Amino acid sequence: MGGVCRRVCIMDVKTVCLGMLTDGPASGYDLKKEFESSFSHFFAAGYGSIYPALSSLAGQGLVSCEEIPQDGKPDRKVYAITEEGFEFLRAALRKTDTCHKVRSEFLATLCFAHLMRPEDVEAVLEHRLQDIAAFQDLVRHFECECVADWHAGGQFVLGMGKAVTETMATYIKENRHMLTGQSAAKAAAG
Amino acid sequence: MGGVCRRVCIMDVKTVCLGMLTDGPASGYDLKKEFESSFSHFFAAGYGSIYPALSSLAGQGLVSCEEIPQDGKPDRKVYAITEEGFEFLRAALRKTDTCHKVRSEFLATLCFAHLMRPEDVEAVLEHRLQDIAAFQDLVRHFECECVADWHAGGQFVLGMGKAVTETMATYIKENRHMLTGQSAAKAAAG
DNA sequence: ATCCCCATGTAATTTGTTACATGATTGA
DNA sequence: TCAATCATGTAACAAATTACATGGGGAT
Repeated sequence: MGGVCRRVCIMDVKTVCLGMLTDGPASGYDLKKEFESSFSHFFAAGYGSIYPALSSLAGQGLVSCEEIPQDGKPDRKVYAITEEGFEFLRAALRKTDTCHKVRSEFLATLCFAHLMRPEDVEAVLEHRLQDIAAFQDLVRHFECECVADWHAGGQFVLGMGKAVTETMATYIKENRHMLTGQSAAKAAAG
Repeated sequence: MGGVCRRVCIMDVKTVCLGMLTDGPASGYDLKKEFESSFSHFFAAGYGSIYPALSSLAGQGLVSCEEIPQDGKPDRKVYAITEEGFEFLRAALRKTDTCHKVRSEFLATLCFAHLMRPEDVEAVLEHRLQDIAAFQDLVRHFECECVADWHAGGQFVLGMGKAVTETMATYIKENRHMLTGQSAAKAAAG
């Protein structure tokens, strides 16, 4: 009623960056590493999203920026969340109808396994198992190093990633025969 | 080597529509229903993507279009895959390094559970459980009605959806205490 | 009366990806 | 010598979402 219309979005790259900064000041480069590690199983973002997001947050006064000169490299810009940033984040976190979207070329491809060459079906399956194994290595690293220091939320989310990927790997191994058995893939051409 | 550079994409809305048409001719409206049912757990597409995709496929000669006049409603356009369309699809299906992306506002939000009001954390969790329950209802419907007629690929993919969502639901129920216990959510404000 | 289903499509907007641009330091 | 890490940012592009535009028929 007279307020700004925020439409949908909310938990976008900007807001996630803001949330990451609640654990302490960081640069865009630092945040990218976080997207590649602890957030990798459910939220992707590249430099092309992160840097504009931080600029925009700074423009809104939700983060402050300290430029640290360096020799040879560009100035390191370290962002810190402000009190207004905290308020904005808490407001975003009040939205409870959150979505959970999957976009899987992997599953979309396998829907048409009967049109594929058997060796390609195998390759698709193997490729996915390797991705899962890579994630599981990452998880083991966290468990040895740092997970004990995380907030409960981070631990819950990582546990979810572990559980889901483990289920996927097991399912693939136990059901691959459905796609690679003799009855499958008759129609595939060269 | 002189061929067209196809870059990344491949298993996009266009190609998935093409794949769906291998089971028989259909309209954009029909395909939308398929995106909302059997594909809903791993690939979303709205009319704004589907209709342009079909137009584009028709322009490339990968599908043919029969316009069926109707009274009151717009002409029903029924698309059918062509031989060139089959070739294109088989080529797309040779790409084995498929991705599987998750974009979860749900998990991104819970990472910051310690900044949320306890009742909002509960609401987020409940909302997700309801979405999962809705999907599981859908699965039961398929299992009673039609899944037996599907190709092995479709059955494999549906089974994966079942397994993953079941794991998520169980994980939430067994670990929600991590987020809602007394030790959690001290810093949350009104 | 009202809502949902049928049925298509365009335009504007949002959002994110990829490629480009630069370049020193460190370890294998 | 080569690759990786550190470090930032813009511009062009691709893709999808949302809102808009239209409207009859059938069920509650």
